[in-house]
Amino acid sequence: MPELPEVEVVRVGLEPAVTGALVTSVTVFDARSLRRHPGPSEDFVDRLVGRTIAAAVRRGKFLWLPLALSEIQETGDRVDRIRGVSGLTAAPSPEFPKEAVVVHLGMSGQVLLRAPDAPDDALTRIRIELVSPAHGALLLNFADQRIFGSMAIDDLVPTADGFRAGLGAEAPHVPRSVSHIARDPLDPAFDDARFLAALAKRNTGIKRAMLDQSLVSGIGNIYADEALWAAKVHFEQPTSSLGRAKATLLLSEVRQVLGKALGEGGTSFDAQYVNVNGASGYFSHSLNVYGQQGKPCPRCGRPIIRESFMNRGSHFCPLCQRLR
DNA sequence: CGTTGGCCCTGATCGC
DNA sequence: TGCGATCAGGGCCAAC
Repeated sequence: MPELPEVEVVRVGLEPAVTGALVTSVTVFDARSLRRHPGPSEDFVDRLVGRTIAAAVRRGKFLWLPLALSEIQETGDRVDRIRGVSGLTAAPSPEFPKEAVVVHLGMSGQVLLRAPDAPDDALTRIRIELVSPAHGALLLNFADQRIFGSMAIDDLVPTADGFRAGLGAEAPHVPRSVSHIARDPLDPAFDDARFLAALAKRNTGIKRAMLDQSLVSGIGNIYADEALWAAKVHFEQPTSSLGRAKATLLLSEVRQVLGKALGEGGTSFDAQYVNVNGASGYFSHSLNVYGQQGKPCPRCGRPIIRESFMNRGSHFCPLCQRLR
């Protein structure tokens, strides 16, 4: 269940390897992972092979790889580009990229960088072969058990606020399919006052609001439960009755838990491969309530309760987190 | 338009 | 040993 910290670990791992890298080959093993791509597998492959990746950008749980503009689009000659190395040293285009590969990990997606001769990772749905300026030939394997994740090529459109699109972005351009996603709390352009005002206007439970990616992005079930526990708020507390002070505290705790998880999950690029996934040491050591049902609350000792909510589990302390 | 419930999807695990 | 039941939940969308 990758959330903001896990996706950011992936982005940080990808960035040095894919920036400036040329896509030499794409293999689609399971077209269901292209569910969000507006076209058949062949279209995805054709539009990607021969292109150069300009960056690795993240907003909330969405990751995207802007595709550099190149003379290929003008000449239509991709084969020469693939054969030569001129593409790796070509002067960058003064214009911003117009499209990107959008990646969402869903519930179980992983992006793995491997040596060219490495065996396929289990459950690899899409394999992208790259030649990276920094690391030479590489495989980028997209593996996904439950196929809630996806890859797609999408147009880049201007951001609503005119600021750069997310972490790792130079351009104020976001994929069309991500444009309705709010900024995340670790984004410097996240507007606290605007978020608090929007939250107060909502007429729903606080956890549902926290999980609504069009209000605030990057928070999933795990970190929602952890932040609510830290702020001593019941997950069904109506947003309208939360109060400005509690809402401010909650936002602060969200940042705290996301930042701590990110710090514990940081994995950097290795010469041969980068192996990043959601199961960092954080999960087994730092969780206070998620998956801790029956165990004592670290704050008061009362057993943690798990309740079903929105087809998910909600974990909380019945004493520390009471409805007000 | 805001809110809500339900659905998608499959490998790992468990009980019998 | 086999097999069916259960479980995990992010994002989307129809329905209210």
